[in-house]
Amino acid sequence: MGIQERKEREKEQRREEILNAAQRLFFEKGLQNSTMDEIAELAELSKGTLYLYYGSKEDLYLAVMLRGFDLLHEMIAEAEKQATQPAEAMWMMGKVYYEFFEKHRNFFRMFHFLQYPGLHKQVSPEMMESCNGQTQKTWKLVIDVFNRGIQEGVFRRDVNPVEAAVILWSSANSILLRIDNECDRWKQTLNIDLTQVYFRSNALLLQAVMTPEAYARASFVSEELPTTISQS
Amino acid sequence: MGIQERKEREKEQRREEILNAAQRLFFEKGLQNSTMDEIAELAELSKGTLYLYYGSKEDLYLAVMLRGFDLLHEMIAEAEKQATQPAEAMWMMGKVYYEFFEKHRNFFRMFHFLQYPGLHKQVSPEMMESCNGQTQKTWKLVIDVFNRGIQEGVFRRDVNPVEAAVILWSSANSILLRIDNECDRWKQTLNIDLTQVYFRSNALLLQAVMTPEAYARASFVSEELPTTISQS
DNA sequence: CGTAATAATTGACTGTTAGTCATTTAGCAA
DNA sequence: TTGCTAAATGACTAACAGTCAATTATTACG
Repeated sequence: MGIQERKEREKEQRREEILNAAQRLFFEKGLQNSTMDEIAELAELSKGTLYLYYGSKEDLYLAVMLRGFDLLHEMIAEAEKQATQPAEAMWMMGKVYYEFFEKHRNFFRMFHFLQYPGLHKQVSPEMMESCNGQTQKTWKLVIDVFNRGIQEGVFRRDVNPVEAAVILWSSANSILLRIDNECDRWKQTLNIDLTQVYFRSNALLLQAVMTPEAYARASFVSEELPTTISQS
Repeated sequence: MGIQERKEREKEQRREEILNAAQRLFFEKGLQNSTMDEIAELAELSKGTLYLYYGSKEDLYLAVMLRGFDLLHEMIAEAEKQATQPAEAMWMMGKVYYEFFEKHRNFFRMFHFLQYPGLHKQVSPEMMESCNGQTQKTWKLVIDVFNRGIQEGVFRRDVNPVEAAVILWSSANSILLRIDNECDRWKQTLNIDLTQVYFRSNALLLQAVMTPEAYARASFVSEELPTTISQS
């Protein structure tokens, strides 16, 4: 009796349709300015139905965000595979994060909602759990690269891989955020190209955690950056 | 005729009283969960009066935030005065930001609202202007220290002071944010002390922008950190 | 004083919207 | 055809930011 299964499939499909509608609206107007009524209308469903599939507007928002997070995870995993060496992998990951930021800025912006629990009014514990699971998956990827790098003598032995991952990721993240919000202001008032700052910051930190020998051999960074931080 | 002036003073005082009430509530419940009715009641005024002094709830929130920002600015300026040398000044500023974070976490949390324009629904251009003015003041302080450091040969000549300031500040900020939200999780799942990560990240970046000679002479960092990033 | 003019304050009201739930509709089995 | 279950509906409620006509307090002036 495949009826049960067909029903499951149909339900899953409906979940996706709702998500599609929500994504379109959240991208266009953000969390605050999108209403559940609008999303329902776009999904050609009634508002009540949305609540059969998602516990709250915030859960729905995070469900869309998770799509973006999956995408980023895929891109980072891909970059890691392409690289021939752990330090290069880290550098590529930084590049790929920038690429993600450029191409999928709407997703990038959604990440912050997860990061500020002060904004959560109706996030369900289950959704929170899902989000934590996803983030841990990506952290693991980065930390593993560091561990391999240490074993291969590319990263300093006295570097704690988890700490290094936190430092590199956090700083990348916060500079991207600044690019998103203040890029023009910095360009105009101080003639600073924040995108350059992003890559230089990554290069600087990468150098700091690499062994001097490995850094001397690594050409991938300097090929793309004339000097680590230059008086442009 | 001092009546005009007395009225001015009274008005200013009322502005402060409203701000006090708002601060108490925002600290306790955050932006979203505090209502203008509650703030009005606490200030022993009617809701309509609040709108005579502040254009919107968000403006009021940012006005409270600016108090915190002033406080941070004072603390940073003080740290800078205490230091005998630009690199030490930078290190002290990092320490002082942590101190601020510990003692005035409610203010720290408020800063993020300014940083995410996606959250702004009713922020007035005037308030935005005030906030930008304040932040620029603090940026100038940090950048000046860098400039002095370069002149004194403490920081690398090929370092753009503005870029260095952005990198150091951004990374500090985003690690503090992580401490605020995820400190326990990192401790429990990976046995990582994010506070250590904060100071090590600062030390790492500071070293990266210092001249080797100046770093060799600088004892203030290593005195407080056995190793920059250690396998604890 | 008393009164008119002005300024400050009020709180009832409006519009919006997240979330609910009794009712209806659709799909399936017997 | 009938009864049963699951899915979907949309009118309704509660909460709340922001408004504004009416009220009260303050000052200026004859």
